This record gives sequence, structure tokens and C-alpha cells, in this order.
Amino acid sequence: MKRNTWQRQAVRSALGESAGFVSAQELHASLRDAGSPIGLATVYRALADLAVEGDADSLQSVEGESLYRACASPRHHHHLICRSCGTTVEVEADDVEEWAAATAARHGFTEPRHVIDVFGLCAACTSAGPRVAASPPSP
Amino acid sequence: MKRNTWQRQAVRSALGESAGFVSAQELHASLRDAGSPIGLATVYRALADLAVEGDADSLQSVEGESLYRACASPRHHHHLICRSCGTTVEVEADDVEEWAAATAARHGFTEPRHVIDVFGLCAACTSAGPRVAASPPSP
DNA sequence: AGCGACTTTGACAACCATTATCAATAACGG
DNA sequence: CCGTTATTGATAATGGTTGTCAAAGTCGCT
Repeated sequence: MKRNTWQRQAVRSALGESAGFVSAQELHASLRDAGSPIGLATVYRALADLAVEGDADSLQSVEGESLYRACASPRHHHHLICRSCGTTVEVEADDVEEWAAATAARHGFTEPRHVIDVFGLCAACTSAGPRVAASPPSP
Repeated sequence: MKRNTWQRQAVRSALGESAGFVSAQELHASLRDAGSPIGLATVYRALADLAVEGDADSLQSVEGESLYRACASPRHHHHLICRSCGTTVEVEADDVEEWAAATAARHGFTEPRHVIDVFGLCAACTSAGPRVAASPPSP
């Protein structure tokens, strides 16, 4: 059985307040900054639980870090993520869902799960920050 | 300028011979098994170079490991990966490309890079692997 | 071929996110 | 209120990846 501790509530609410996707480390840091003595391991555990229960989405950043976000809508959706400021937009992708399922089926694959996320620079960051050398032409 | 060393060639050809996606560690291990005294760091560097030059595709496994594969076609494509045996199929996704670009643009995002991969069970593993516990001799 | 400048290599240490450990603590049912 | 039992958290361990730097190799040039 799951017990209701202030730590889990803290993680839950901190996750709800953060705008985009957050890493466990970041979440732990901000909780600490807010004065909470919560432990790092606990944050990891709470996030993993939330993800399992379906109350949080999780995805891997391009660097391989696990990112979490409060799952707003029960509907299945994907994300458009600014790789500079972290802002995320939830996007519907019905067509793509179908494409994924159809493609899997056409090749005899079953139980398809897809990873479909788009990283880019949001409007604000685009105008603000042509900072690094041009990103390599995406393959 | 890039120099042409036997180490890079070894990595290149080893990558070309491997069927599906391979991790740097695995590739290093198999090179070592084949008698090559190549160093681990070198394998990482060679793979990173190959990925940058566009001669290899890279993606992150669900566990966050970086996986590489020789990029057969110069065309941009995505992958359908069996999460049981690792077999990969290259799939075209023009529609999805457009969708990603359009979606990014619609929200003011620029320089979109997308992560679109479908994991499933291939036909072989599907039939072989309804690995439900075999009913033991009921006493 | 020989030479010199400049890469590349590789053993090893450093890093960093994540997970396991385990005694102490706190939550819940009764 | 009490006992059971999940949970916490400081710390160690893990494991993939990257940095370090002297030694060795590669290439352009003559």
C-alpha cells in the first residue's frame, strides 16, 4: 500500500508548479532551495512512483537525463520542447499515432510503443539567442 | 582535419557488420574479442565522430544508453526496433517529418529536431514470446 | 625517404545521474 | 495509543560517459 507522506506531496506539488519538464536533480534542488530537507533518493523514488501511477510523464532528454512532468491531460499526447528555456507545448498527434501503429503492423511488429517528441527553439529563444554555431544538419 | 587511423576503420567496419543498434560498450567488447587492442575511449570518440559526420545513427535506449548503428542510406529515416531481439527496420516517415516541422512552426519553434522511434515486438518474437509462465504440473 | 607539426590514442581517473543499502523514522489500521 | 511495516535519507556503490596527458602515429612538405 502507498503511504501518504509530506515528501510525496511536496514532489507532487513541485512537479505541478514547474512549467516544463524537470529532471529529478533540478526538482530536488528547487525543493531544497524552498527550505525542504527532502532527500535526493526520495525525490527519485517519488518521481518513479508518479510515473508508474500515470500522474507524471517521463521522457529522456537528448543527453540521456530522465525528465518528468505532471501529466495534465489523461489523453495521450506528445511534446514540443524548447531546448533552450525548457518550455513545453502539448501537441496532439493522432495522425502520427496512426502512422506508428500502421508502420509497426506493416512490418509484423506488435505492441508498438513510440517515442515521438520534437525539440526546437521556441519563438522567444529564437529571436533572443542565435548563440551557438549552427547545429549539424539533422540526419 | 580527420586522420585515418586503423582504429577508426575498425570501429566503422565493426559497426557496419553489426545487425541492429549497438552500444559503445558492446562494440568495444566485440572488437576486443576479435583480438583488437583498441581502447574504450577511442571507441566512444570514433562513434561520436561517425554520428557527427552522418555515417552513423544514434539513439538512446530506454535505459538511457547511447546506441549506434551504421547509417545505410543517406536519406533521413527512422527506426522500428524490436525490444526483444533488437532487430531494426528502417522506415520512411515523410508524413511525420512534415508533421513535426509543421507543428514546430505552428508554435513558433525553429530548428526542430525530432525523436521519432517505434519500439515493438517483431513477428518472430511475437510468436515466440508469449512468455507466459508455462503451467507447471498441477498436483 | 626524412622531418616536423599536430592529431590521435589509451590507460586511468574524474564525473554524474541513478540505484542499492540499511538503520532510524513515521504513517496507518485497529 | 501501539505495533507493524512502508518510507525515508545519508552514504556507498554502480555504470556509462568524458576528461587528462604523455607517448605514439599520421600527414604535408621537401
